[in-house]
Amino acid sequence: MNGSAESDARINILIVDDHPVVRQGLRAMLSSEPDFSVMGMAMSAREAFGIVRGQVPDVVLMDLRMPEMEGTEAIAELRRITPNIRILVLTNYGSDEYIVRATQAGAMGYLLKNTPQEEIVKAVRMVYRNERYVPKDIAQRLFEAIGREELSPRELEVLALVARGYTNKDAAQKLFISDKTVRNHVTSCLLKLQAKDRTEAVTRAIERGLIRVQD
Amino acid sequence: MNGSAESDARINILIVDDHPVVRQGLRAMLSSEPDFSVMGMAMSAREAFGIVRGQVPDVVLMDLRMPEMEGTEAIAELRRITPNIRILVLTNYGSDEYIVRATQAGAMGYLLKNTPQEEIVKAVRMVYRNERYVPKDIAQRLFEAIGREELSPRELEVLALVARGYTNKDAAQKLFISDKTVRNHVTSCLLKLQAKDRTEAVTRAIERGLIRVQD
DNA sequence: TCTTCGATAGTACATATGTCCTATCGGGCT
DNA sequence: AGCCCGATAGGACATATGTACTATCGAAGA
Repeated sequence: MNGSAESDARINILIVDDHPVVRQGLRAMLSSEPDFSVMGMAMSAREAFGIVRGQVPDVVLMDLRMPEMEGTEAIAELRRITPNIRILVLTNYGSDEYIVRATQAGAMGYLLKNTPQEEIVKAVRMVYRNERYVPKDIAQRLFEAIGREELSPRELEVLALVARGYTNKDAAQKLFISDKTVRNHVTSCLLKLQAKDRTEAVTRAIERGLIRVQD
Repeated sequence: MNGSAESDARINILIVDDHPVVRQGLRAMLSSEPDFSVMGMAMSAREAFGIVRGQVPDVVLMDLRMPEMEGTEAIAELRRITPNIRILVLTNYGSDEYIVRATQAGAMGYLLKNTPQEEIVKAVRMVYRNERYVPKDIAQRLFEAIGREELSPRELEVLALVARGYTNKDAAQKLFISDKTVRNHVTSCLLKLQAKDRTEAVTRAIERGLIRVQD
């Protein structure tokens, strides 16, 4: 399985994704490149840490949305373990906030799951050379996300209740604060999300991935 | 590429998915079974129709959410072309309504994209034998969906506007009807979605996949 | 033909919502 | 020490929302 370990010219890749189909697909795509070597596959961040502690991959291709651990935490942790590891994020739908956070956590590039094989291969090579790979549409979203105010923890908490049909009064009771305060929070949500009312605020929050809607 | 065409014992499979990664992953998984033959891959419903007109597969493994055409339409169309074709739906997140509609359109089974290889293989064999394959969690959702009232087209239209921050009056103007009528529609949305207010109604509609939130 | 149902429209009323202010408190940063 | 900011709280007021009714019309189905 391995003959020479360190100094061959191949790019060692670790795939981290909880979907078996995606893992197999990526392996199939990447294995067809002679200078690529898929040195491992993990279905969770925890599993990935174990593998990385054994042998350090050059490039990690990982999904942002996984059970157990937020993808962004996983990125930060991987880079704590091995600071110069290159992480390429595989993101399904472009939930803006996650992409921003992944960047801050140290991701070197992004791939949408509908990316064709050649692009994926190209992206791996680029991040291996320590270049960033960011598709135009994601770059666009990143750009839009800049200068966008983000909701405070409390505001998010309030908005999550509002999304579930809580009135200001109900939310106030739940949070042990005055309904006037809840109003203030809702109002600043409206401002920050550029929404006309609480309902639109919830829609925007969901589409930005600020609020979880089931799984 | 082909030696015998018709009368070998292999199960001919067509994969339809717009994600290259998923197509490759499924092919890799299914090709490892000696009695399976992936006879084609399509990235759109239209492409799938063309393939099917050339050679009829035993089992079609297709994604519900694809550009161009609704997956459920595609299912109906495929079964119009070749009535006894077996269709196995690959569904990413379990958006209830789609699953119900896919069933009505003639799908024989469902697979979540996080399904392990053995399950996928098993599912293909089952639908090939004209048995249904429905994972427990999806069966659960189907069960819950039964007896659940669905929104009328007009109600959906209204709710979509409400989700975007339209007041009743604004929506009324947009739809050239009275705001009283809009109220009536909103009220029946609340009833049917079991929501306390318009905001919760929107949340529920989004989580059921009744309202599109971007892509 | 009779019935059901979706879409339409209306009235009346209680309550919720959103806006515009002011104001206090505590933590963090310069 | 001075400042900013998030979280807190409040008053006042115009509007929107939700509820509970009634009622008409036309299409689809029994």
